[in-house]
Amino acid sequence: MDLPKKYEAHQTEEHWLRFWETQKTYAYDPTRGRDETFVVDTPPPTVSGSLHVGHLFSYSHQDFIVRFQRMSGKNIFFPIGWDDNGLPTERRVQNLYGVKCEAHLHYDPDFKPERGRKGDPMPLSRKNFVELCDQVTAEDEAAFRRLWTRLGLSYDWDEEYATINTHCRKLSQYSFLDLLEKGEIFQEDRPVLWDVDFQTAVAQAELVDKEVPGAYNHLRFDVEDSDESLVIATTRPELLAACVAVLVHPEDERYAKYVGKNAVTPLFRVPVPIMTDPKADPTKGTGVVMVCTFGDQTDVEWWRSFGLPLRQVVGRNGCLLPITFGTPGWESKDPEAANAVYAQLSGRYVKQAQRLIIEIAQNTEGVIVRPQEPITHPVRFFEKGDRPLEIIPTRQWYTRLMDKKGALLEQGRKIKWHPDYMLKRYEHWVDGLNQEWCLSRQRYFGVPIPVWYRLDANGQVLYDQRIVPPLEDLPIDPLSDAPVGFSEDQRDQPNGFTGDPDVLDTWATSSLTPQIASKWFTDPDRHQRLFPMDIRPQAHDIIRTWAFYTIVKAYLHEKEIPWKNVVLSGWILDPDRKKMSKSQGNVITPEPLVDQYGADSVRYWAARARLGVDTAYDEQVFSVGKKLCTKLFNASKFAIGRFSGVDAALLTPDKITCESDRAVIAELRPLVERATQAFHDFDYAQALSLTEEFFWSTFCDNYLELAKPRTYDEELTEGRLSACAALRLIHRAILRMLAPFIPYITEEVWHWAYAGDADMHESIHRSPWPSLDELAAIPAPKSELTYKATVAVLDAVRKAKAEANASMAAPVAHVRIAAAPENKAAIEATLDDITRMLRIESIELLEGKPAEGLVDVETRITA
RNA sequence: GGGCGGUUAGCUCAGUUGGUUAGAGCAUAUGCUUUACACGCAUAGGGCCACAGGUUCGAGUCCUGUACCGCCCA
Repeated sequence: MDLPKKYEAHQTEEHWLRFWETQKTYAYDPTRGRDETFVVDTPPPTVSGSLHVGHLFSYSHQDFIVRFQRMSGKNIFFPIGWDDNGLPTERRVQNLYGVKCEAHLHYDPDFKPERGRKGDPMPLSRKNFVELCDQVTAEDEAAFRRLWTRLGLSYDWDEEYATINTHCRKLSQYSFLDLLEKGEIFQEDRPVLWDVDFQTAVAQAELVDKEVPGAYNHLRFDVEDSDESLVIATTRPELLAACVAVLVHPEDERYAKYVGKNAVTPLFRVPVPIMTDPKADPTKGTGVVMVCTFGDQTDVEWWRSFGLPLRQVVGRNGCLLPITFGTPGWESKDPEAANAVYAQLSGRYVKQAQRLIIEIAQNTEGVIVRPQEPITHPVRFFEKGDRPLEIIPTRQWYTRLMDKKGALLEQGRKIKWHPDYMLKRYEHWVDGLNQEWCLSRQRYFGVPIPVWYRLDANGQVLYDQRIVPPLEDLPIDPLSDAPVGFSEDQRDQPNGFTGDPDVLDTWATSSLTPQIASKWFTDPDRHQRLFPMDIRPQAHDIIRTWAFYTIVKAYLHEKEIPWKNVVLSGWILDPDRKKMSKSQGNVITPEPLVDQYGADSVRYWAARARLGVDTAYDEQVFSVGKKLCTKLFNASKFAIGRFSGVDAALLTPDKITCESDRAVIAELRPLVERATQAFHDFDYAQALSLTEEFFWSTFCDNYLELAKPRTYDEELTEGRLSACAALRLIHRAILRMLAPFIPYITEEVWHWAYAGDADMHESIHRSPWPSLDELAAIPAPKSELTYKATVAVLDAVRKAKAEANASMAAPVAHVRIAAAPENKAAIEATLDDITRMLRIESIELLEGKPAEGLVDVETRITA
């Protein structure tokens, strides 16, 4: 056999990658039953997000599990998608081309995008913008596909999808209409968390609290019709014009006498009621709090429970709205003065307005009571936003969640979480839910909300008269399609219709990946066969988003769990144990690593991490992976070379007659059992570690050396035949056990010797996982201790050689072994192999009582 | 403030239901060109298992508390 001199990862990888593609090695077989099918719900990566080694890491983990299941005989359903719609893509497109979407503009068919365009963002129609998004995501998806393929992830590419494609839009809209019909979705005009830069509503799952510097400003509020006053400490003085009430704690004696009277806001001179509420914290600031519409979530609660008026001063773009004091709703005791102050704030950004109003207050007698008190406090941000969220009343769509906490907790407990403590994170999140799921986003690149509304005779929108499309028309775009019974020229006309301008939250679609892959209502039979799915592999940071929303949808639609198991990967942290993020500049890009070390080595690195555990990035591990590949290459070349001269038909289990051969196979049995069990527990790291240890230490360092001399027998002796048969059997098993981790080199080696075996498949990746049955025909060694006792002798003699600075090939004049009777018998049976391997010229085996360990060994190197 | 996880060799990590003298890889040192592999082989040094109590014949492992790190939530 003519084998390559050195392992060339890249050539090998390209070759097998094409082989798997043309052979359809990873294709799902829809004709096989559910019980023999293993179904995986992969969270599609966000293609516009920054790609770093953490992605390679967690997506590799899925593949280890899947490859094991495939070799265990399962029909694998392993689809992959791309999550392309949503803000990250919009933002990427805006930055890449220097554009911004303005919905009122008309489509320009001649628009030519220009990458890296400088200057002010160029306004673009919605359609042009979405086209650009489609184009960019198509490019990004191609890059991801290439990387995922190179990594050897064994997806069935025929099942590929993108969350903005027709199929996904159809399903996402169907989901919306189904829940609308079930009464789980409603529309309401109410205060909502709002990002002023992206100008869209956001949901609870998208919030992050950031500690930011701020300051208490102590403002004097007069008490109406008295000489007295109250002092209020506020971090948001720019909302003073939005003040609608003043609250104190009911048991706060300091302020009891004012309750029921009015306070008068400084500068704007607006009378507001002084009331009590237990939520007013007497220890915070001065114990008097001003209620504004709206400073925070508590303001919303107070506003609602006290039926306070709405005084909205912050606009959707984060600038202060124009307001005239002295008009209804904006009564003031001194409208002229109020308007003079407000004129300076109107149209300013919140932050600017804050600085200005403090300045004005400082220059106005009797407003500021004492100097600013700087503090650090948590402020809510949109996770992708740069400015604090505001609360702004707008009309939005919601999914009802608050009445389902109990049911959602129960669903979570029906799923097995790996590691199991991750369930706590889910439960904690569900416990802490405090808002309904805001579904609508005032954005462009997303799945349109499939609803139109009638207009009245004045062209006003009749929100209670909505029109929904028939299911067979999905997907629709209400901004370009007309509802049944209307024609396009009735759009936005009196007595006509208008389309809902919003798109769905990306999670509304991403939460349907099981249903998207199973083709839910478009192919109910297939859905039945695939849903619920077996596993959902994902990283632990998206438990509260992705896992959560997916569980919500499966419950709302079918009262089901989406998957039986959730398998959580940890994170890759930078070497200082900090989270990798683009803004911190500590992100490591994956492609160069695959170039440098090869896909197998990168996968090896990923496979070393335990489930759910965060790991510091350590590039040395790639080299270790590469060394394993090289070692496997060399050992395989050698082992196969030793037995390939003998007709494979002769190398049957019954030929394995030598004690050393049987002893090593006895070691292989527990390895197979333990590695198999580990894989069933999704503990791929353990499976790898056991297999690697067996391969390197037991197989290469000890067994191969021990059996080697017999393979050089010139005649086809019983010993040589036994060694060859055992080598083939053991090597063929180990190779398969390493295949899930390092699929390229194992496939390469497989084709040197085993691809044609009748009991195997042409591809190692569809060949059966090793089992004890495979080893059943080989009798046990005479003693359970044979292997250990033999190695104890090897170690002792090697140590003696090392201490004598002698080569391992150096002959040994004399070895005298003393061992207890059972060990003596065991060693007796392998003594010939020991003698030949270590080049011992004379050897003595006695019965004795070793001082420690299994044997006493005296070694004399020279005569 | 609450919840979850972590703290084991210089570094990155294993450590099964409590059970001999706590392991691996990398790094370090010494030696070895051995009819697969120097990306190798052999040998060696290196640990108060964060800290303090407790349970037990026996604790890295179980319990309580403390400190520090990380994540999530308020």
